[in-house]
Amino acid sequence: MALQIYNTLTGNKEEFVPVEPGRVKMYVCGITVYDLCHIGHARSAIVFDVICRFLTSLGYQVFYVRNFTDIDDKILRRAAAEGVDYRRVSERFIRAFHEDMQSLGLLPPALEPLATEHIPEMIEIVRRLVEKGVAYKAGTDVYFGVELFSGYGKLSGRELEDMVAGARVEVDENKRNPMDFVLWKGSKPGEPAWESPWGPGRPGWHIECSAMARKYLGAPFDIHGGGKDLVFPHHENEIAQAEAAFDAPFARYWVHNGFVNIDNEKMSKSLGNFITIRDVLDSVHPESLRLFVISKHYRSPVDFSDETVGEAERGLERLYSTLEAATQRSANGRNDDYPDEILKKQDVELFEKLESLPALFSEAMNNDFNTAQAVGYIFALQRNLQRFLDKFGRKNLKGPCARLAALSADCLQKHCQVMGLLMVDPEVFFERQRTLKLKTTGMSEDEVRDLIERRHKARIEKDFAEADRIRKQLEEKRIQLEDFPEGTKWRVGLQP
RNA sequence: GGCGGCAUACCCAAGUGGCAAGGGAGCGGUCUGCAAAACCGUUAUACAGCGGUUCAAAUCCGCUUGCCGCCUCCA
Repeated sequence: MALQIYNTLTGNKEEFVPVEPGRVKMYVCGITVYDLCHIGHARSAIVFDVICRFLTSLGYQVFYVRNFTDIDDKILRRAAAEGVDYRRVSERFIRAFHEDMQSLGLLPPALEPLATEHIPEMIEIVRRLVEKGVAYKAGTDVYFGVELFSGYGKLSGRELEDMVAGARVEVDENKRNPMDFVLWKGSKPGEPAWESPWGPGRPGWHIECSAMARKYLGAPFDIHGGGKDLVFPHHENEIAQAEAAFDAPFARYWVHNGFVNIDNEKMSKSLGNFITIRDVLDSVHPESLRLFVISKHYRSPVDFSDETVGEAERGLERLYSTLEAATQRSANGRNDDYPDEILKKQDVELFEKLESLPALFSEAMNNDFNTAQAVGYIFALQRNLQRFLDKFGRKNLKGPCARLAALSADCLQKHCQVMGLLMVDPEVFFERQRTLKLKTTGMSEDEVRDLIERRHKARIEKDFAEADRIRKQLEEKRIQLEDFPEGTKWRVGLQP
């Protein structure tokens, strides 16, 4: 089955056909840089990261652009509050954003253009709109006349009359229609300003995306993405500006991700119930957060809590644990070659899961990026692989068994990596996991090691009462010991 | 007031006409000095309620109830 994408513009899943064969041009609305990012931003970034990785895995060359809106009222307000130039604010949060995205393990876009570096392009669009009579100057501002663009409302699926009837529109005497929106804002004294045919000012909110998307991706380009809340007015207005200015379709597939909720309520800066990315990553591995996000379909809302993220974390540990065991124990013979019939004989069910995963995975992902279903198939392979390993106790595998386990582990990892999971060596993962979790227990690694050593001595002396006392002492700090022939490992359990 | 979405086991969650994926948690067992992890078994005659279409519906249609989002800055 070919890739189907749900298109907000039509309200249907549609077969994806790129404008240019073999290439995908994708524009995702980035952030307005006036504060730290929260996990809603993380979800959006992860969703489009997975889309980008999957498209790449299909063989497309993906040209991914994600902008920064670095001039806006909120930035100016914050700069004023701090008594600094607005650029100090935007630069600081761009840096923070990059740190967050890197922590999340996201592929960097090909381009990250800044609004303030594209003022001439924006002025050009406004100029065209004014020339065509679709925009008008009122006072020191220039507005887009929504009634003058026949397609207005096609993305969000609403009629102008209905929106006006909603009555929650700001009163502005300059506007001819209450739904008209500003393209160019005359600057007030002390505000940053650029010269324009309408006097000194700065661009309105939506225009930068129309300008930058067109400049770097042409028209129409393939995928335009962002959070659901951008459908209206941001994306609706982008379409209106771009299509009215150039008389050409703007973007083909509009992809919008659902929100992150806290206690079943939308998380947002305005509600003040938001959790920043760095707060979460302080105690949660980025891949745990990623698995949490992709365990649900991207268009549905998702409820964030320590519990739901904890579940994802347990699942991820399982994946890594199986990967580690399979890799280590199949080292002898992983490169030997055997005919399929021989491999199949070692474990029919595992062999069949291994054989079928690629097709099932593609089918799920081709169906509007159904990562939740894809994850389900991956766990099915994981379970069969772990079961197969367990059949041999703790022994290393040899011959066709080793080969089958190695192929399964590779398959597992390969498909996970399309979604940005299992990106590091299991040992590195577990080490990081311990460090992250240990912080929440108030114990140091040396203390833990010391106690383990003392317990080890007690066990040699068959002083099991003392050994169990130490185990219990550690368990009270949520540190769980696991005895292996080669030594004792430990892990930190979830917070209650 | 307008527009849209959602309702699947204890929790999370996939499933758009043909025997209800997957994860977490629980319970019983195997393993273990004791554990943990892992594995095995087990947990929805049933998909908010009612009615309809169909040989066949969680899936399509209608109504009802409940929750959420957008219409204002927001990923």
